[in-house]
Amino acid sequence: MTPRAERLDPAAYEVKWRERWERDELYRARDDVPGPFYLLTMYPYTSGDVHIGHWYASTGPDVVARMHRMQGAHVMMPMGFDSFGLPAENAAIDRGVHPADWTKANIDRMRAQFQTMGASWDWSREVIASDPSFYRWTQWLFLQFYRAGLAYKAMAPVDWCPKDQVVLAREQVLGPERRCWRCDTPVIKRDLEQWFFRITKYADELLDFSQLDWPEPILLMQTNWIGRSEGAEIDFPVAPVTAGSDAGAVEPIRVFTTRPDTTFGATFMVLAPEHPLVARLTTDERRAEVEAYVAAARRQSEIDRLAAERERDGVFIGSYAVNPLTDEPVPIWIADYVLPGYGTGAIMGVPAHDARDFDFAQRYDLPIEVVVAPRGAEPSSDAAFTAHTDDEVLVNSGEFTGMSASAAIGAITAHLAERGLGAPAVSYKIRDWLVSRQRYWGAPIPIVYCDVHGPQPVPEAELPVLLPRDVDFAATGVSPLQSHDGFLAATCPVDGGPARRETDTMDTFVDSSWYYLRYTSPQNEDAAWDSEAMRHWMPVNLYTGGAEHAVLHLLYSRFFVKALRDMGHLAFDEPFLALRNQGQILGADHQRMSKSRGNVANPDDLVAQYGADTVRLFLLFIGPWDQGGPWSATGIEGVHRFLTRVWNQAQPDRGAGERRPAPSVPGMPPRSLAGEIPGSGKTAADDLLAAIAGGSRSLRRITHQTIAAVTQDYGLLHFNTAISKLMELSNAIGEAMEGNAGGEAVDEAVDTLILLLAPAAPHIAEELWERRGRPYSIHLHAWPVADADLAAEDLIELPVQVNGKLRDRLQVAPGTSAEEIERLALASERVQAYLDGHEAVRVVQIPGRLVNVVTR
RNA sequence: GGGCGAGUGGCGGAACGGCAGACGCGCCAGCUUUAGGAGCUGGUGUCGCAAGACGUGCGAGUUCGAAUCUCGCCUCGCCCACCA
Repeated sequence: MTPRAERLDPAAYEVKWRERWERDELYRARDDVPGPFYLLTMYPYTSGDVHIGHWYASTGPDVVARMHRMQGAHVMMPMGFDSFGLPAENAAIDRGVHPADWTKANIDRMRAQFQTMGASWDWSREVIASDPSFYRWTQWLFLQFYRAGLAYKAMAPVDWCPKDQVVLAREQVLGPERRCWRCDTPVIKRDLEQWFFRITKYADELLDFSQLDWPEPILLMQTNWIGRSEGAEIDFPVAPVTAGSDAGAVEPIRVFTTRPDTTFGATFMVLAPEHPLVARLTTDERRAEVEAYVAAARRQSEIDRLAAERERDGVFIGSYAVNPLTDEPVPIWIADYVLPGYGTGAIMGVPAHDARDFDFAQRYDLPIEVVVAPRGAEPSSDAAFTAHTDDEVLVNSGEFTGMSASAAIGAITAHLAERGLGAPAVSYKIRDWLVSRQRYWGAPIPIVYCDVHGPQPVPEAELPVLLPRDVDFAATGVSPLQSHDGFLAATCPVDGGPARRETDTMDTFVDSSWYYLRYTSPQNEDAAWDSEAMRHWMPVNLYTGGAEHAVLHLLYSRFFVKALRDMGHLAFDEPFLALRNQGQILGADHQRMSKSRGNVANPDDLVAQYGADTVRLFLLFIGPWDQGGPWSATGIEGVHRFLTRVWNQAQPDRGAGERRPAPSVPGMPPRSLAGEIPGSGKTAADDLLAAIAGGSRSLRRITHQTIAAVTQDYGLLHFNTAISKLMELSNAIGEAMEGNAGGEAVDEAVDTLILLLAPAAPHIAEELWERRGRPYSIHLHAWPVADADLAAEDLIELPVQVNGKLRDRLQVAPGTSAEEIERLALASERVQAYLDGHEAVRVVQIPGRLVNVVTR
């Protein structure tokens, strides 16, 4: 028996290599090396445990980073922790652990777990959001925004989670039932003074994606989120006839509409219940009912205002306005389907051409006036009719009758503008970003309140405003900062007198809006970043993460960069040039992985059993990386077998010629080759001889085809197909070795296989590279380049179809003429049999791909 | 309700106008092993002894040719959800 090769034992080398790489600073990104490539993965929240989803999200980008590095780029792949936020505080309340301690323990555990992946992170650039060395600069950024007029304080009705006792951002309230994004509790409304960032100022520029290579769905979501609508604002004068109200003294009511062409059809108006004019326009006899409705709307908004499918209801307030085009009086209603925060908080009701207005008019018997109709058709008021293309024309619209609806939009707006009753207007769904949180575990907002001078920014030299450590957490969740005398006591920067410190902290999305900037110079103590390093690395070349951040983190980060650019702090427009989303790994139950569901898959056991490389490779192999799917370790044996096979094939004594033992007794064909392969008419020995004869050439061809395919697949993040091609190369190597053929070609193939495998399975590649006597480190070795001549096939197999069905195959040399191929195809016995006497009327040829003989 | 995406063997998936099911899991048979495991070889869409026929959610269409393009329907997933 030949001595068995040393068994694959990842435990024997994985840790060794990771320590060596770390010691040699192999992945350290330097600011002075040309060819920078900034590859960023969304920094993880400090939940406490690294689960399989973290591995999935990290392994793919690491493959790309490693390939780029071998291709000559100087790659920076930094890592850090999103460590502020609610769970740390909840842990403090529930278990009496200080958030800082909880967070630090989690980071230490997670960092150690992350390091078992063997990913090429530059840990020397680690950024931790809750570390004063970081949040000092978060506070500094707040002050820049404040000075630029982009941070302001305003009274606002805010969404309040009664369970977590926190104000929620608009995008943290989910679904029609308006539930808290963290705890699923229905939220209520409360009026509070809040800090905002003026993201709306950048609404238009944020709609410009021209510099971005991002997934289309993400761009669509951001576009919808910003929600730009073009239309007009139109003033409806309040009718003086209105009795019992002080309507005579009231300014016109301004509405926003995207359909100014339908103004002739406005037969009523609706104000949001919160509209400031409601109280003044309500007549005495309607007052009781109106006030009841307003109160109900307010109360309902405190319960589940939008929970169920609701009838669209409202109340007439007694006053009338005047349609500026028809001069007809129109009744003014209030209804909660009109939102106070969008447009002007008031609409003109055009029931013939808006489904909501139609419902409302039906319910309250309001007149329905059709003013747009398909060209040549009878006007109909059966249902709301809402199109406005060139095919619709205005009817019953005075001088505009007969004009196309699309043209009338501009014409009517202009007509109203001339008379001072309207103007073109743009409206957006996006609201300013509410950044203040009434919580402890966040970056304190660096503002103090002086009785004499009002709110004042903390001088930059006094940053950071540190979170006090000695705090008591109440189960109610009220921020302990509000009762901490030492924290509250401050000095007015203007007169040096006593002041009270702001107790709100910042939304953690503020941290994540700039952490990637800090990675460029994370240890800088004099500034948020070094401008040289910033110029060198930014913008990020490739950003990867989950699609769930489509409109939160990604939009805020873009806003930050544009705002800081306009302040002169940055010299580029976009933070992330290319974005790719990995799919989500779900629990085995097809649900999102969460501790409470108990379906979190822990990779540590798999790593202990198979080694990190196998786990990495398996995650890359299970399917398209952008797709994700439910977790199952079924099949991990397959990639482990593959690595075992590579391990055995790559042992130095398995190489060329005499260095490897013959498969059996020398001079004798192996016994098992003597028999005939059933049904083939050939013996196994025939196949073997053929393999030996053509073996080295075809193995070289496969090797170079694999280089080309894997390079392309890695670049496209198609890791699953890349791995399958590596498996095919290994299978081909196995056959060549079985045939004892072509030592040099085998050596080339094995070296190539290891090089191509290195990004995906870095430890085993390094180990085998060393065992084969190649110089350390494989991860600094040049990436193989495919030789197109060697990769080219010298015989092409052409499928031959008859009427689209496969009937035969031709073997032809490249360059065989179409005439010759047609002759060969028609001469085929099988083709003739299927022609069945019919004549071939046509022969379709796709060069190099296929021949189709058509008989009808 | 609106938008986006996806439906392919027992399973994960490949092919994305041109040989459907690459690669792997699982399963079956054989070899090897004291045994277990591992390893190796072959097979494995469905029906059929075979020749062959049929097969990519359902139904139409375009095309010499459709898993792929178009239209309608069904199912699932994600996002948005009274935004005038």
